[in-house]
Amino acid sequence: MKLTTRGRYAVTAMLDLAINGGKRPVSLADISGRQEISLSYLEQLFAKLRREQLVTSARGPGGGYRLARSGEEIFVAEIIDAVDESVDVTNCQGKGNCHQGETCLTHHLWEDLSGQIHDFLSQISLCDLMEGRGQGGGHRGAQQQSDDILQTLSLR
Amino acid sequence: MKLTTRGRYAVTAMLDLAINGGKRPVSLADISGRQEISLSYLEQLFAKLRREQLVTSARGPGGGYRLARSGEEIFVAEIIDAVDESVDVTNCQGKGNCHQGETCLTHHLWEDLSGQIHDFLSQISLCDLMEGRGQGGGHRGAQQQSDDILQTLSLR
DNA sequence: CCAATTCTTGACTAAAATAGTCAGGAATAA
DNA sequence: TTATTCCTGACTATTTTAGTCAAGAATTGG
Repeated sequence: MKLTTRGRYAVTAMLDLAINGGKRPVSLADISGRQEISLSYLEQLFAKLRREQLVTSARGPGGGYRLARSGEEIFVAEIIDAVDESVDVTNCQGKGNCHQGETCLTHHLWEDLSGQIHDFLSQISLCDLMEGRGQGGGHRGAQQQSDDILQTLSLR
Repeated sequence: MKLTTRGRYAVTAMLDLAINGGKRPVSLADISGRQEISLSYLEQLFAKLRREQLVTSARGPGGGYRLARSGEEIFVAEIIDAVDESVDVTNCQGKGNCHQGETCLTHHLWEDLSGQIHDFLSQISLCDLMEGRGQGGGHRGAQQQSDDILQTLSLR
């Protein structure tokens, strides 16, 4: 799981689609104007999003893109995975030169952590981002919330 | 919050330090050998880690680096922040051209999400990574755990 | 049918970040 | 006093990111 600007652009564009997409499809030109992302770059991103079946397209005047599913069913992790082809973290794979080394240990630890972030983002949908938050962060502090997360993950 | 290979290298190196650092400091050459990261690249990373007071150094034969605090008190987010100078997400800042635009809305949503990942990583220490996990993931499924996280964050 | 619109594709390029190299110097332990 | 190790800065190669350009296919509205 990487978390780069490219993934951010993709999530931003998909959010724009979720917010502005009603009956009619939304053109990339519109998204480009609103989100200040170059049209051609959006074209590259949406080619991948379409390949992964996160959006559907319609050509011609009045055409554009639609979410392929409802916003509740599209998750942040999917979007990032679609545009960010994942690299393999371990550099010891393939070659058989890593038997119980420290190398594999630390890589494995990182992979675990990375996997947890992925799981986390796999549960947050576009709708969650749009609706699920009372401006200002709700009643409980972030510290308190983080503590709960840790307990849940049985870390610490 | 970015999550790049550079941050991974830094966390990996710090983990190596936590695992292999006892009484004696650990030299970059050792870490380089174990983790297969080039020595010079490690030097760059550790210059930053030292500036942020995450490690202390000792020169001369038998010298090397030590964690500046105990592994319980060093958190993954700190390490990543130290080596990954953060970029600002909003491209509408400075220029006064963003009044209630969709642009700011989606950027703000991404910032929130990014902040939550940061909070999450701010609570995971090096020790947590080393110790806090029964191989195989414990008794409860990842799905169940993720659901709890979401509830905690009051999303969905 | 025609023309404007919009997606679709591929090749190309510029700029930035990543990863690594090299060389010299300072501190220090043995 | 020498080998070791950190420390620093300049430099380079590679990859990724972001953007440009151009041609073409589908489709709607007039």
